[in-house]
Amino acid sequence: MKANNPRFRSHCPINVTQELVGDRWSLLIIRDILFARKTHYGEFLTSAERISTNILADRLEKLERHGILSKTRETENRSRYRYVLTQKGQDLLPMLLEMIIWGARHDPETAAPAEFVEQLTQHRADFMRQVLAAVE
Amino acid sequence: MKANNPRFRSHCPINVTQELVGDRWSLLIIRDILFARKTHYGEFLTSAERISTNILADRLEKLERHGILSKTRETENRSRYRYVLTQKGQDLLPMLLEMIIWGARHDPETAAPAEFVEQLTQHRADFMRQVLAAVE
DNA sequence: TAACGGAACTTGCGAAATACAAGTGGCATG
DNA sequence: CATGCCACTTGTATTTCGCAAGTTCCGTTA
Repeated sequence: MKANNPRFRSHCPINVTQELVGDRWSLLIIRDILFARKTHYGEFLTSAERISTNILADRLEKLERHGILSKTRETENRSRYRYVLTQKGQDLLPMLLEMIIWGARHDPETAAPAEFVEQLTQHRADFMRQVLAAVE
Repeated sequence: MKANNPRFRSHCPINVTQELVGDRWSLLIIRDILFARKTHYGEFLTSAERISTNILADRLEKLERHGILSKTRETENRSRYRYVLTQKGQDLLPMLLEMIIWGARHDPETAAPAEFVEQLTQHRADFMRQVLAAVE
């Protein structure tokens, strides 16, 4: 019912982005795909923030339904699924980079290595190409 | 108790940013300050997404506690408060711009005028200066 | 100085989202 | 055909959220 007809609080682009990926978990899943090259359900469960399994299932379904990622069976092991970002999902990378920059700057205990942040601020285009090349 | 000692799920910068401003409302408040030049409690209540008053009070307190905005009494009318962004809050602008770009690109019903999006993509530095100059 | 009004919250309660623990079903391997 | 791994699903307690109504502080008007 609401699957094919999502109603947004407003069509302000900030609000739409917030509603689609602004929950507590979606961006962490996308982060794992982009920066940790995770592709399987079980891998997402092992991240430091400890997502619970029912929430993970729900978010993966939601992200797939919104065209942000796609799910395919593996050919080698047909009991396994592979989650990969669509173009729409990859387009979130610039926003994630800004989140990294802000979080690293304002969290005194940040886990982001300074050279990593420097790399993505000084050579952003190259950095993005590298990240996206790695998830193909 | 938790006021002075926030414990994050992790110190991944993406996660920290998500935990500080990734709830359903905080970024809309910051958007209103930056792009609609709102500064008063009552103005935030009138935005299209209809935040409820107890949630607004909670978010303003939280954003102030985390140093993202500051609250001052007005000198003219001392029953009124003024909410303004700190440097830390202003530093969220680049992320908001990426949210605008993504939301505008992927929402077919986006409310963002094409020329507005073009302006902030083609002349980002100037655009940011203008926005920040207006909230001083 | 007492009444009024507006701005900024606070309180109460039902509804929804989330966390945690346990259980289920499909597929490959021995 | 038993075992195990992987990807979920189910149940339930806790937390957060949304909506409506009430309260407090302060300046204004009479």
